[in-house]
Amino acid sequence: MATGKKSAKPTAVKPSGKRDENFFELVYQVARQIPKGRVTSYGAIAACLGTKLSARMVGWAMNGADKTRPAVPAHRVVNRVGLLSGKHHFGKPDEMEKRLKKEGIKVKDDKVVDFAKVFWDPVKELGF
DNA sequence: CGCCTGACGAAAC
DNA sequence: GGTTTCGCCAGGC
Repeated sequence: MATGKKSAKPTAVKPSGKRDENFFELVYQVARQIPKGRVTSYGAIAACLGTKLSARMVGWAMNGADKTRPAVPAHRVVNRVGLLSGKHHFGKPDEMEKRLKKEGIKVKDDKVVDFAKVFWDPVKELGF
């Protein structure tokens, strides 16, 4: 690392700017731990990061989730009621539901069926 | 530099 | 019991 340059810039919300995305990275990392067929909530991730006071930022971090490599399964992240709040941000709302169904998660009326059953708590699973 | 917005959450009304 | 508002934090304009 002579130059020590980190070109890891998803250019999500910042096309041109230096952003460590420290907060965002944490969100991505936790979100990547979500096993297939499982879902979690923004607040759960936020609580895991310690930013439970601002679950909003978690969702925001997802803004560059699909731009992050490896891509973060943002489709497995829903709001606290199991509603596919971020489906409108996938470019196509059908994609999120389709993916969840494909992974074995039943989605009805834009919300996860048996959300409590497929709910994956990062704080609990990761032992936070 | 200040105001607004934003993929949440929980409480207040 | 549904709707509205505040709170939180950070970034965009």
